[in-house]
Amino acid sequence: MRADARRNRELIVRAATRVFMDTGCSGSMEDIAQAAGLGVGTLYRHFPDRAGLLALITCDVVSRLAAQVEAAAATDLPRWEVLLGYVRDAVREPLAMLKSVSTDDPVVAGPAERLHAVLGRVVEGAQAEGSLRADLETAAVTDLLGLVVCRPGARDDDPLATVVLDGLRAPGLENRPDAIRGQ
Amino acid sequence: MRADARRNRELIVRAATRVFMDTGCSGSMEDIAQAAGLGVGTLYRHFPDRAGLLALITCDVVSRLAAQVEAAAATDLPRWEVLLGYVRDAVREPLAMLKSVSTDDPVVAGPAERLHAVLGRVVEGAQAEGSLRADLETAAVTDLLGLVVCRPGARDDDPLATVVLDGLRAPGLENRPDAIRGQ
Amino acid sequence: MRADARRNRELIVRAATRVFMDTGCSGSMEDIAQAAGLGVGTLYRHFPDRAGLLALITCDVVSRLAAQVEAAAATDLPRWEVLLGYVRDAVREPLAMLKSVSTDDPVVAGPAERLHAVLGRVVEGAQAEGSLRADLETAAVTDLLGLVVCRPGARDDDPLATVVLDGLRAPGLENRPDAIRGQ
Amino acid sequence: MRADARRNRELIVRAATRVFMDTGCSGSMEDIAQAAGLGVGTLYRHFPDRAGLLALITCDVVSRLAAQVEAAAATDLPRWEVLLGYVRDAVREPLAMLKSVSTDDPVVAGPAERLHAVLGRVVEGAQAEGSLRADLETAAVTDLLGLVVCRPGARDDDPLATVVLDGLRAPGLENRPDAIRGQ
DNA sequence: TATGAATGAGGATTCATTCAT
DNA sequence: AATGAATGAATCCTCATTCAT
Repeated sequence: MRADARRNRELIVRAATRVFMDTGCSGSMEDIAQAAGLGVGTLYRHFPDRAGLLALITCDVVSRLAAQVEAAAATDLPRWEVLLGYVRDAVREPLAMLKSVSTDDPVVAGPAERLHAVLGRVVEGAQAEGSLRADLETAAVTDLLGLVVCRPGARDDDPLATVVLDGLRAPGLENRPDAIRGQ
Repeated sequence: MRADARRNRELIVRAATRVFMDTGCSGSMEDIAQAAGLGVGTLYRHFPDRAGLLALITCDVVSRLAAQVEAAAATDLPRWEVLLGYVRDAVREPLAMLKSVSTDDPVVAGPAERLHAVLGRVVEGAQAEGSLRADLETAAVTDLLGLVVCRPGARDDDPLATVVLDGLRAPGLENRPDAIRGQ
Repeated sequence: MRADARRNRELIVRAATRVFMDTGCSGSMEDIAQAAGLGVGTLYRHFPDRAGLLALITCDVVSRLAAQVEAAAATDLPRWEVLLGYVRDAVREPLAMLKSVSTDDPVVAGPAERLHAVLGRVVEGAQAEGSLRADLETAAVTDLLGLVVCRPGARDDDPLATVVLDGLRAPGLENRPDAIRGQ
Repeated sequence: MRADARRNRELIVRAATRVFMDTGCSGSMEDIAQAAGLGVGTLYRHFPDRAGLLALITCDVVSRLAAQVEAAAATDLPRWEVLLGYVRDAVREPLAMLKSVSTDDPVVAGPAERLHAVLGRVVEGAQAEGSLRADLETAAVTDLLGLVVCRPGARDDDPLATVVLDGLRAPGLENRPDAIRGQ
């Protein structure tokens, strides 16, 4: 890929992310092109259609997150810390706008599955180490974290995050983010 | 207002609610008119524009909720019970589709303020009675409940609701929905 | 259907026929709307899409022709005369522009089959009465007439028509359009 | 012109012919470039625009046919045979796709005129030798032959060709492709 | 010179809104 | 007053053509 094409692709992704965030996923292709300082045709050369653009952005974000969680999961940090790290990483990403993207899209399905898999292992590990409530199914916990991080303006220390993370703690560890039961 | 006009207005609101829920707020005016068994012209006689229709539905829902909370707040039930009652009532309403409606609309602002006010009093009462964590601002709690209640498919006993409500409990009362500190 | 709607539909069909004839089937919907003195939206209310419009025009033309041939076939005219009548009728219609319309479209398939059927019977009758060459398959003759009739500017007495009709005559009757063998 | 330039030009013409035949003249420049294994830029270096490319192909085909007819006309074959030879040659060429090219284009006008001229002489010769109907104008006959050879899938022995050639025969020679009146 | 990336006008289609019946 | 036909701006997307690499 030529240097200018790569640069423009990057410009498009950035502009699209910005526009989608501002408009809640309903910005037009013309708007995005303008925000990128390019013509619409260039958009379509890089992304065959609107859905493809959304899918690519989703794929990018989700892949990045999956890689970060995998890296953290490979350390010997407490699993609870790994989960907190995921929330910290995720709230930095433009996830709110991605709720309308279906994970059926093959471009998205792979990374989504990868993230789901590693998160699932971390959740089970956290329940095993006694830092996470044991009375919730794995999928319930990951869905819950999904809701925490997929809000406009989400932060890892905002009220919802604080309360949910507290509510996920194993009994007796509430309000003690760093503690692991028995320690 | 004549009897048939009131009837048509009712038909429209019902149809619009149904259509908006089915399509995630993106149903067309034509769809709504058809669902109501009326012509588009009749729609526009009752509601000046699409935003007005959404605002009206929002107004209806929010007013109903405000009235319910006010009624519950007028009893001597524990304030925590009043909050739980609000969640139970709210998840029955089509709130998920209303996230895109801004509360700036004058039609919505009144009822929204009314709901916010009564919820604020209940939250403070709950903190005073020791059933609700005291380390959160009133607005943080109401925002939090808003998120719990404004999801597609929300229920008052689904994982998010369970965990958030648990996280909102005063320390020592977690996992005990009915208890009030000191009892 | 309301009076003005019927009138507009008629205007659209006329305008579309004219535009398609002028541009060889490549006129835009905007062009057609303008030619009809209407907005594009009105076009789309009457015809769901471009293909639908072409299909409708085809259907109209073909149905009209089928009815004319059926009427002629019901008389006791010589079958050769019925065929000549078909050519006379058909060259008056805007058939040239319809070559790109596939008869797969269900709207077109019915009338096309109807026309094909009645023409087939007339061809066989003509061969039986000895006015039409017997060494050609029915479908070959109808295809041939199709080509005669589906040209821009076709007339029933232009060189191609004259020569082809002459070539279709039974041996011995060439150059005698009115004669039937043995008479 | 350099050797590789000539080679590319040849590649383009071949690819364009193939693509236009496959798509009925509506293939895109990108498609053609791809089929030629070249970039679009190279296409435009050789041909200033789409119409120019079509004109060139037309020019090629028509020139080739003109040369073939001229060669046959230079022999002492019966003129009827020369006409049949033209039909045989022409149906092998991709003429159907060229109907949309106007002969006004200066690139096409020359060869078209050349072909028309030689065909005209052959037609007159055939009428003189008594093998071709004498009651048709020269231009009528050449137009007629044009229609015969400019169809998708035309063959020199398909029903239309058979019937038209038969219809063009002088009276008394019908159904005898090889005969010349008086022989 | 060859390449293919960029451009933007043009075309099909949708839908909120207006207006004639 | 109710209806639904008409309107046209807005949106997605294509493709002939230009231009930077």
